[in-house]
Amino acid sequence: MKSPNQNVKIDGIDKKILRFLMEDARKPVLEIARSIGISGAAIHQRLRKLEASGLLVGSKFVINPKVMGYTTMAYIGIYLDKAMSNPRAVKQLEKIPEVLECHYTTGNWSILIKILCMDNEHLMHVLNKEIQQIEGVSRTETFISLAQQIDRQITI
Amino acid sequence: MKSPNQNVKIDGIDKKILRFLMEDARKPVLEIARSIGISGAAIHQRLRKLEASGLLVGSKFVINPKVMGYTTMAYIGIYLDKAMSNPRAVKQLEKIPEVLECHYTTGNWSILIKILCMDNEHLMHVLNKEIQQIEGVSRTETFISLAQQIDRQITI
DNA sequence: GCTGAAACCACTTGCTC
DNA sequence: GAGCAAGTGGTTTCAGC
Repeated sequence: MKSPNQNVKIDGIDKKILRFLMEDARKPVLEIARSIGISGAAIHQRLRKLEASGLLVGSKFVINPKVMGYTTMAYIGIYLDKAMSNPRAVKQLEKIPEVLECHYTTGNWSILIKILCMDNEHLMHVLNKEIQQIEGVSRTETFISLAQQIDRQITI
Repeated sequence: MKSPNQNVKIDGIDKKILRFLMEDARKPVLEIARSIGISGAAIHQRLRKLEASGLLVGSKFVINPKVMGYTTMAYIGIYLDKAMSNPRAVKQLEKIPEVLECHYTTGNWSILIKILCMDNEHLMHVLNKEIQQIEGVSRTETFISLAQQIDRQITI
């Protein structure tokens, strides 16, 4: 893998391969090969090229957190003191495993995070005992996600 | 895959397997087998059980949207008219491919979405010509993500 | 719940066009 | 530059314990 290239050329075959594998990373390459009409080796060659271009970043197993008891998802907008730099706050947020995403945003807040907790009590604990304790965090606004109704990657 | 079970028992071996595969879904099962000290067939058996329990939902190839020119990510809070039901709005949002996530949230908005666009012009177009045109959408608030600094799944 | 063998598949290499 | 065929080693199934 090199540094990402902003000028990657993707043809229709690449798109078909990626569409299959974005749905199921362990789908047999030979199945894809048969459905497209080229050899498995050719698919491999293309995948290596896509990885080298930086388009293909990797693959992940997806687990359902509800089955492990994580049923409370929330977004939290964080206000930082002027003196607190964003990277220092992010470093602290990284240490909290319940924090799944962290964005440096325009608008009201300095930071918008997504967190996943077991229940409301757990959420309250993370909020009061972890996030609010970070130096420079002045105020937070919490939005609980009652249901996640869409979750996908971009369409290629 | 059956209906998700809230009482799944996961032992240390399952956790090790999942931790490997959540990082790289195509990691050779035999490598994992050797590092844990059981046979590849045993790993496979455990994976099938984890899938049947609903914990393991699937696997995905991860692509880097920046390489395809998608550089502008934003969160949008959407206010719905009282008369507009959430499911009907979600149905419309599903048709907009730039919408990657959609949450039914407590707090100010009815809906919070994450969208990914090529640039600010593209974002403006999706906002004005797609989202604002949905029946029942009264007002929106946009927060552009200048940088996504954390992106991960829950730790098991 | 695990193992080992057999069948199938992934991935590499060397070649052809 | 892109494809194929064959070879090595990994994946997956299944009988057996």
